[in-house]
Amino acid sequence: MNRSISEVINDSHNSRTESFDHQSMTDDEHYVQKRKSRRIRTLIKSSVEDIIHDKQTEQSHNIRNIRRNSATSLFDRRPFPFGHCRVCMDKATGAHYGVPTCEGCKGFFKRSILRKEKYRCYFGDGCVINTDNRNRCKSCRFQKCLKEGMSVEGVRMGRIPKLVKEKALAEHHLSSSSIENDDPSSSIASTSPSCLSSINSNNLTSTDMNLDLIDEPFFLDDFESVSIDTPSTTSPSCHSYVLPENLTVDETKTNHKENQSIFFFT
Amino acid sequence: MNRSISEVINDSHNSRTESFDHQSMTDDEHYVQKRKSRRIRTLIKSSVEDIIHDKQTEQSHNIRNIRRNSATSLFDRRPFPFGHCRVCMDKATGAHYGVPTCEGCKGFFKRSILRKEKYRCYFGDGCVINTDNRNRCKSCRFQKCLKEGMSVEGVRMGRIPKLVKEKALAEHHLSSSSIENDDPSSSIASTSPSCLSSINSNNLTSTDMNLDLIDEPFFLDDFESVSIDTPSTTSPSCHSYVLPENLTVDETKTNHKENQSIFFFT
DNA sequence: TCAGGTCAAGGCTACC
DNA sequence: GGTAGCCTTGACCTGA
Ligand SMILES: [Zn+2]
Ligand SMILES: [Zn+2]
Ligand SMILES: [Zn+2]
Ligand SMILES: [Zn+2]
Repeated sequence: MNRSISEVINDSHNSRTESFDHQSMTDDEHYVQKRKSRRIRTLIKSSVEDIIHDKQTEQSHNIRNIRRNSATSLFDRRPFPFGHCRVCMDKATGAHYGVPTCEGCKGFFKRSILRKEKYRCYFGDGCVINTDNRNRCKSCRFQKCLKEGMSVEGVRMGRIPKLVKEKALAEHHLSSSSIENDDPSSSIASTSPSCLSSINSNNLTSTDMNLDLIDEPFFLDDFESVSIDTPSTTSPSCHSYVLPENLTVDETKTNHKENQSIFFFT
Repeated sequence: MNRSISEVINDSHNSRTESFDHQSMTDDEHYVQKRKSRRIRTLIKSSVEDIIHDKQTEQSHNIRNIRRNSATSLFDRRPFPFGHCRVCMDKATGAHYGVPTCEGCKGFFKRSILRKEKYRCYFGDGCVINTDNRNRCKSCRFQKCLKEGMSVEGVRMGRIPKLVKEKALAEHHLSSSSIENDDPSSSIASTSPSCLSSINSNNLTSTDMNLDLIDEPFFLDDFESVSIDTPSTTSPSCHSYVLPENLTVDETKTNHKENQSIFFFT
């Protein structure tokens, strides 16, 4: 009983570790493997990293397909159909603050907003942001975030109902069937200039469509096609936000939720 | 509640009942464990601070809750049909797993069951769960869920659980018996989802329930007792109470939820 | 109406 | 202290 405090605490087990005692070995191995590969990713750069990651993604995808009907694992995640980060061209993990971005740009934008950071570019405000140099100039990275339409007000206005989404998708395919989505080789300027308010009021997230249908990256560049097609367009407060008078740091989440409620007014 | 840190640590030491094998622990497992242990340390530290803070602001919380009820009655004619969440006193959105709960507790219970999580309280199993601190101690939150009667086997309408759930339940019965054999000091086992089977011995999972046989909700009386008990608050106009800064967010959040409920039920 | 699924926000924490 | 990957949470959606 002469153990130090740190020893005692280290001996105590967390819930996650305990839960693995009762899970299958495949899950455990999968978890360990993910941990391992994360460390590898930290050490090794560029192409090797991509190869490992792709293999892993493919593997988890296969596993998910195998036991889609039997064991629903919350850890198995299919690759996100969001293409590349609009800011740094890294792999996008979802629509964060209204824009498909990677985890890094998501966190960077969040930190910048919460702390109201004022950055300054030391290279003439013309830095081109990519995955490797995105941490070199915070000012230009944040500017890129804003330019791409990231906004705390554009957060998750609610998912598009299925009917609306299908309609929008149909229109999307009709109007612009030849749009190349998320081509990394395409220049930044080729991205359609996105109206901030339009994005905000018509945030479209990729809900779970039929898994078999998701083969291609799906993200609508033109949100306008989805925009006002909501069946109950008569309600006046549906399309206008109530912007907060004082956007303080602590009220960010609250403001977002208020906006969210507006969208669901039907 | 007001226990010293040393007491907490002693508890975590004495109640150690995990079957985790330290001898055969690989490097990766040790890595995972160490990582989580540090997280627990942070959790304990922050939680102790928060508990102290909660004590100081308990009165303000009460005032806030009272005002919430009165404001609800102002905006919404009908009282919310489900009252408050039996677990965390948040707004209940329906009868989930047999008990009127909020969306958060519903999801938490679902995840706990599906993933067979085993939680542990680091504060002596006496945490009082409310809306603000419900994420602080998963063990006590899950205990509260069980105590209030949440059960996958007591689902209303006798909805047939999927193959996954049946399998999970079957494994549960097996694992629970084996756990009791392995480790008699089962303070953790009492927290585990396996004690679901002890709550409701009527196993409905393996048989197809005829929907026509279950016409009346068996918990309707409880709902009404909860929904109507909105206290006749004396002061509907108590806008001038002093709250800490961080509680301003909650107050706004509350108002938002009231508005949302209007949309929900109109 | 409710169980189950979805997924962005935020939390946590390693790595630097 | 910043970055970013992983995980949990809970508001929301959908089918039954
Ligand atoms: Zn990025
Ligand atoms: Zn720059
Ligand atoms: Zn609750
Ligand atoms: Zn507790």
